[in-house]
Amino acid sequence: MYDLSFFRNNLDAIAQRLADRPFLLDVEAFRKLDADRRAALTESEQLKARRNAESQEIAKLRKAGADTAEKQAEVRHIGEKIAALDQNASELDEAFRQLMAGVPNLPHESVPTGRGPEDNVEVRRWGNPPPFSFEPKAHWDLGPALGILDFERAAKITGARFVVYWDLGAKLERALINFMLDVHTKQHGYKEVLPPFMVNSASLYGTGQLPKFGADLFKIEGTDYYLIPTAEVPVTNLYREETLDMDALPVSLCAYTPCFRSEAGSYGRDVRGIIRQHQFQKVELVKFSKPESSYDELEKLTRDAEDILVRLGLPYRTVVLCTGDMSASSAKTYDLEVWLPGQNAYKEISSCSNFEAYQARRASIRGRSGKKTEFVHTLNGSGLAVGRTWVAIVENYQQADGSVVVPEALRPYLGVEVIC
RNA sequence: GGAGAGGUGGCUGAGUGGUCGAAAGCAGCGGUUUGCUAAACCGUCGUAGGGCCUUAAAGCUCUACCGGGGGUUCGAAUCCCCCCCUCUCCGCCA
Repeated sequence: MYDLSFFRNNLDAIAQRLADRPFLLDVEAFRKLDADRRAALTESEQLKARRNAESQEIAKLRKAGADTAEKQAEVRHIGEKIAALDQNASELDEAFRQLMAGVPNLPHESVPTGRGPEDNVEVRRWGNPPPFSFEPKAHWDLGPALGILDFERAAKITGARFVVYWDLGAKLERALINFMLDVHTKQHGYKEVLPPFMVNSASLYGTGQLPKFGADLFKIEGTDYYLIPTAEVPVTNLYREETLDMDALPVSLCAYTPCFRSEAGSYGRDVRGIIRQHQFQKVELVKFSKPESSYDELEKLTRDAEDILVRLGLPYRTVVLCTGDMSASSAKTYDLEVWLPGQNAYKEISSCSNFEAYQARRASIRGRSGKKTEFVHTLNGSGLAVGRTWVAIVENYQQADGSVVVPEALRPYLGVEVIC
């Protein structure tokens, strides 16, 4: 969502940059709808002004004891006209609102122009893929063999794209959650929150999942509640319709939640293993920042997420997403990709974004500094996706005999040195 | 889930269907006084969207908003209906 006057005044430049996403902004349609809407509003408002004046006139006449029946009939007639005009105006306004809500964010000037993943730019790389004296296996072979991952029973009790963790597999997931939360709260200065795992539609609108991406969500039948697709939604919306103290920013929060995604339209991608599930666990980082320092905060937040991978000794690379690969709400996004020997590839494990004021404007999250009030900038990033971290550990630390060595940093949490 | 009470500006809190965008107090902001602080006094102080005027800001003006949505009326914070939320009591429950 944009500032309207900014949008109007820079329409052509905005349309040109949005074309890089690619998003086709119909400039003429916008101009026409905007003009029609304003004309309808003006007409209706002028009539309302007249009605208000006449009504007060009636009040005066009545006080003076005059008969106002005729005037009342006249004003009633005005009211009927207003109703018709308002209907038209609200239809135009709704169409305009929908048009605006569907326009993606403007990519930051530092974002490379490109069409898809192949145009993303690697900015750094850490660690080396571990050398194996044997053919490394994928986690969907290692997990079931170790008795810590169970796809069959998950399919029985729920369905496809769900999994059951057993024994040390379950404990590894829990250890990772605690480890990540501890590092972020104790080392990186985040405050922990535990939000509801369901949110209402207003929250989803605030962070941009609605109205366009409802198909990716699980909705609770007969309610306005949805299972959260990421902690970003409840945590960013904590301050929806609130005004924060600008001088107290940034506010840095971290939250563990499960995430639920219907993954509609993703059939055929990552069908094996637990890379893409309907439910997965995640530790999320969220920041509310002053506008002028939000890009510094994005760098810090990205480093905070990377630090988890470093401490776990997992090789990764950081890429900046090109215009064509970014989510609609984001102005700039870094993806962290962890090395997975089982797939012989780097795979996304975290996505760190600066939304600038795009979400804040939709969700009405302001900051006040002295007399001035303006929208804050919101950021978030996975710190990290727990399930994919689980996969990375199992695949990178696998031994020839099928056992998995536990990374040093995790041993206090897991209580064992080897999963076998 | 049942019964009752309530939801008004940053906060507290008034508000007989007509001059109420809304009293008053607090907080905030500007100023006067004061050696400084405090106090006192004066002024100012909501948000959004139109229109006029501007390069722009400012300014002037209109409309809407008193939890949300409908309705009654010439006119609704005030009356009616539905929904949401909070509090108290009861029931159920991890």
